[in-house]
Parts: sequence; C-alpha cells; structure tokens
Amino acid sequence: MVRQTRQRAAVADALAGLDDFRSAQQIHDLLRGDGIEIGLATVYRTLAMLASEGVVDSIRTPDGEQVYRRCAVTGHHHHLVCRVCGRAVEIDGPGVETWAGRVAAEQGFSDVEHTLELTGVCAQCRGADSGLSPAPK
Amino acid sequence: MVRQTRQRAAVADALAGLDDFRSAQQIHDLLRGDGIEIGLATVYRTLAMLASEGVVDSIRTPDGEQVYRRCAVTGHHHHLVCRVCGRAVEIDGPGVETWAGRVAAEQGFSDVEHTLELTGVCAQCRGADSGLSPAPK
DNA sequence: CATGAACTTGACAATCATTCTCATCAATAA
DNA sequence: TTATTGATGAGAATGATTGTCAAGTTCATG
Ligand SMILES: [Zn+2]
Ligand SMILES: [Zn+2]
Ligand SMILES: [Zn+2]
Ligand SMILES: [Zn+2]
Repeated sequence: MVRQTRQRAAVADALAGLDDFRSAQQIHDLLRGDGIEIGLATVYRTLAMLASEGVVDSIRTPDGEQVYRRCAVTGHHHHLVCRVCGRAVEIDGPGVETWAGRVAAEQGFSDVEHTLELTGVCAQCRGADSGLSPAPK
Repeated sequence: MVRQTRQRAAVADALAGLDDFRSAQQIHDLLRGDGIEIGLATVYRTLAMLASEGVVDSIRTPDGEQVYRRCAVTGHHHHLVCRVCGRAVEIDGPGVETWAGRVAAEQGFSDVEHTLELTGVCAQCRGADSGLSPAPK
C-alpha cells in the first residue's frame, strides 16, 4: 500500500506553488531552503511516482534533464515553454493527435505514441529582452 | 578550417550504412568491431559536429540517451520510430509546423521552435510479436 | 617536397544527473 | 500498543557525456 509521509506531502506542496518545470534537484533545493528535511533520493522517487501516476507531467530539457510540473489540465496534452523565463502554458492539440495517428497508419505503424513540445519567447520576455530579470524564477 | 581526417570519414561511413538511430557509444563499438581505431571522445565530438551542421539528425531516447542518424531528407523534419526494432521513417508535417506557429502566436509567444517524435510498432514487428528477432539490428 | 601553425586525436580524469544499497525510521492495520 | 512492512536518506555506484592536454596530423604555403 502507499503510505502518506511528510516528505511526499512536501514535494506535492512544492509543485503546487510552481507554474514552470523544475528538476528533481531544484525541488530538493527549494524544500531544503524552506527548512524541510528531505533526501535527494526521496525527491527523485516521489517525482517519478507522481509522474507515473499522471499527477505531474515530466519532459526532458534539451540538455537531457528531467523536469516536472503539476499541470492544471489533466490527461494528455503538450506545452509551450518560454525559453527565457520558463513559464509554461498548457496546450492540447486535437489536430496533432489525429495527424499523428494518420501518419503512423500510412506507414503501417500501430500503437503510436508521440512527444511534442513547443518553445518560444513569451510576450513579457520579448519586451524586456535585455539582461533584465524577466519573470520570477 | 575544418580538416578531413580518417576518423571523421569513418564515422560518416558508419552512419551511411545504418537506417536507425544509434548512440555515440554504439557507433564507437561498431567501428572498433571493424578494426578501426578511434577514440570514444572523437566519436562524440564528430557526431556533435555533424548534428550541428545538420548533416545528421539527433534525438533523445526516452531514457535520455542521444542517438544519431543520417537522414535521407535534409532540412527540418520528424521521425516515426519503431519501438521494437528501431527502424525509423522520415516524416514532414507541414500541418504541424503551421499549427505550432498559430498556437504560439495565440499565446503571445514568438520565435517558436518545436520537437516532435512519433513512436509505434512497425508492420513487421507487429506480425512477429513474439520474442523473435524482429528486423536486423 | 619541406615546414610549421593550427587543428585533431585519444587515454584518462572529471562532471553530473540519476539510481542503488541497506540499515534505520515510521505509517498503519489489528 | 505493536508488529509488519513500506519509506527514507547518506553515501556509493552507475553511465553517459565532457574536459584535459600532450602528442600526432593536416594542409596552406614557400
Ligand atoms: Zn518568458
Ligand atoms: Zn499529443
Ligand atoms: Zn530524419
Ligand atoms: Zn519494427
């Protein structure tokens, strides 16, 4: 059975207060910074569990790091992430879903899955495109 | 200036004979197996260079490994990869490109980029979905 | 063809994210 | 309360990728 622990609650809480993707290590630092004692391995384990339950989304940054986010939307969807500040917007692409299925079928593939992520520069960051601090980290 | 070396030619040749994605270490093993002397670091460097030149495509496997493939198509495109045998098919999704641009604009994002990969099970692998050896590695 | 500046190479060390180990702790059913 | 068993965490281990730097090559030039 799955037990309720102080650590798991802490990770969930941390995710609840964020609106962009964070790595396991960042979450760990956040919690430690708040004086919460938790091991790095536990953060990794908890995030992996939440992700497999579908409670949080996880994607890989271009440099291969896994990052997690608790999304407003549940179920399958994609993201549009600001390359500057990290802000993320939920996207659902019905068009993409059907396109993927069709293309796969045409090639004789079945059980198709897909990954799709968009990146760009958000309005706020575009305006202040100097070295200024964009949006809160 | 960029110099022509035995090692770089070897990596290019290896890629030319493959139709699925391979990691730097796999390429290295292949070459060594053929009696070609080359350092692992050189393989990494060469692949990274080829990728940045756009000569080869590289994507990340679900477990975070970078894999490379020399594609028939040049320019921006996506892939449909068989989860069983690794065979890859080039896909170009004009629909997806415009969709991505529109969605980003609606959210006030600019300079949009995207990553998109499809995975599935190819016709051959579906037929023989036992523990049999699917297509040649 | 001979030369040398600059680019390449490769053995090995160093990073770095993530996972594993396993003794200890703690949630919870009874 | 107490036994059972999942959960935790410090530190080791893993594994891909990158950095180091002395020694080897390439090739424009004379
Ligand atoms: Zn932004
Ligand atoms: Zn989708
Ligand atoms: Zn391709
Ligand atoms: Zn296949």
